[in-house]
Formats: sequence, structure tokens, C-alpha cells
Amino acid sequence: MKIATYNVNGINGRLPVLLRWLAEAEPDIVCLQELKAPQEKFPLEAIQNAGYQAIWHGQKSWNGVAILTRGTAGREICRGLPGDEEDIQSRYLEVFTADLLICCLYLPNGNPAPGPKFEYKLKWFERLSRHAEGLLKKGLPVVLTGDFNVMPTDMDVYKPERWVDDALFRPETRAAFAGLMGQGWTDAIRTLYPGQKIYTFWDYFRNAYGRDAGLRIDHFLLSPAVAGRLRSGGVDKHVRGWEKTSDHAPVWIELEP
DNA sequence: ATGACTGGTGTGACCAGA
Repeated sequence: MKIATYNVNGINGRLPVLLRWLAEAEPDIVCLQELKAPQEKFPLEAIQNAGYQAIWHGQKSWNGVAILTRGTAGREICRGLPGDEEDIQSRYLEVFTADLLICCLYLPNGNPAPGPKFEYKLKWFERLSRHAEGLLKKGLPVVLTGDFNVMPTDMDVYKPERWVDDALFRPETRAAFAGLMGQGWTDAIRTLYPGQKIYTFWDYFRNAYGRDAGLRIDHFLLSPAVAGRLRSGGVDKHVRGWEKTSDHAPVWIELEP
């Protein structure tokens, strides 16, 4: 069972890259973020022709998340992060498939910090933690994955001192992530590669990819039952080097059957 | 310290991303 997460940064502009990567990587389940497309502009036909069913939550211009499943369709459990009726941003989607609860998230960027966007990020994080704790307490087999917009530790940033005041790396943000982890989640990629430099995002600016000036901000958090099934994982870094590519690379894990 | 790049929107002296 291969599960992937990929912030595509515009699903329609990225469609050739996405289809090429799907054919190459052959993941069973894919969480996508930053569709940047309204609900009716999701390229369902192309996705279906590639062999996938899709459940998605679009939004004009920004955000947007989707969960693709190979072959059979998943069952939608939750659309939008619970806890704030007034939050209309499309950043969270939950689907049950292959006996797993797949939670696809796009946590707010939060810059500039401090400010209202950073406050929104921290509140969103609180809501996520509350919801995630509920899932754990129910003992569900959960894969909580997506673009968290957090570098958890110094190891996850090419130059930590340059990022200490950034919303992705401020103490409050890292503390929120640490609090979430403290509930009992397993950071799959860090578990597989302890002590290694491993990035999932490279800025379009300043030849960041060429210099390997990256960040690790796309994560897989596994509930205890799922963590015991973790076999392998990685970042498809080469995809970041393709033409017309996203600033993120796909990240994936494989679970024992 | 600043700005560089990209997608979407719509043709902006735009916004937002990270």
C-alpha cells in the first residue's frame, strides 16, 4: 500500500507533471494540496483516465485539497476542518479507503508573522490538534498527511537561523507541531531517516533547488496501528527538477498489507 | 535587508505563496 502527498501548486497548470508522476510512482492513494481551482474546474476526466477516483474540495484561486484512490472510490468522512463554522477555506478532507482514515490537510502558511494570518495559522493548528486527538482516542488507523507548513526542527531547514522569525519556523509554530506529535503520532519520514537532511520543498527563487536550499514541510503522521506497518518512504526529489513543476516534491510511504 | 519566481485572475501600480 503506497500512499503519497503532493502540494501541486495549481492542479490544472500542473496536470502534465502530475500525470507523469502518477504513471511513474503508481501510488495507491494520493493527497493533493493547493489545487487553486474552483470545484467545477477539477480535471476529473484526466485523473480518471489515469486510473484514479477522486474526492476533492475546491476553492477559487487558492487552497483546495483532493484525495485520489486507485481503482475503487473512497468514502468521504469529513470536508473542511471542524471547529469553526466561519472558516470557509478549503484546507481539509478526510476519506476512508483501504481500511485507513486518510486525512489530507493544507495548513495555513501564516506569513507575515506576527499578524492576523499568523493568528489564523495557530488557531487552525489548535483545531487540527483537537480533531486529531479525537481520532487517536477512538483508536482509528489514521494517516494524517499533507502540507503542514512547519519545519519541525533545525534539521528540517537548510539554514535555520534565516527562518527563526518566519511563520513556518517560529517557536509558536514548532511548539504547536510538537504538541500534536505528543499525542502519540509517528513522523514517518523522520522515523525512516533519523538524523538525515531530507527536504520536500524548494523555493522557486534563487536557484533553491540547485543549491538544495530546501525545507521539510510535507509530513506523514501515523497513528500507532499504522506506524507498526511502516515499511519504507521517501521524497521523489527528481520531480522538483522537471519542467513546469511545483515548488514541492511528492512524498510517499509504503505500508505493510 | 532585499528581492528573486510562479499560478491564478484578469489585463493591476494585482494577490498569495513559503
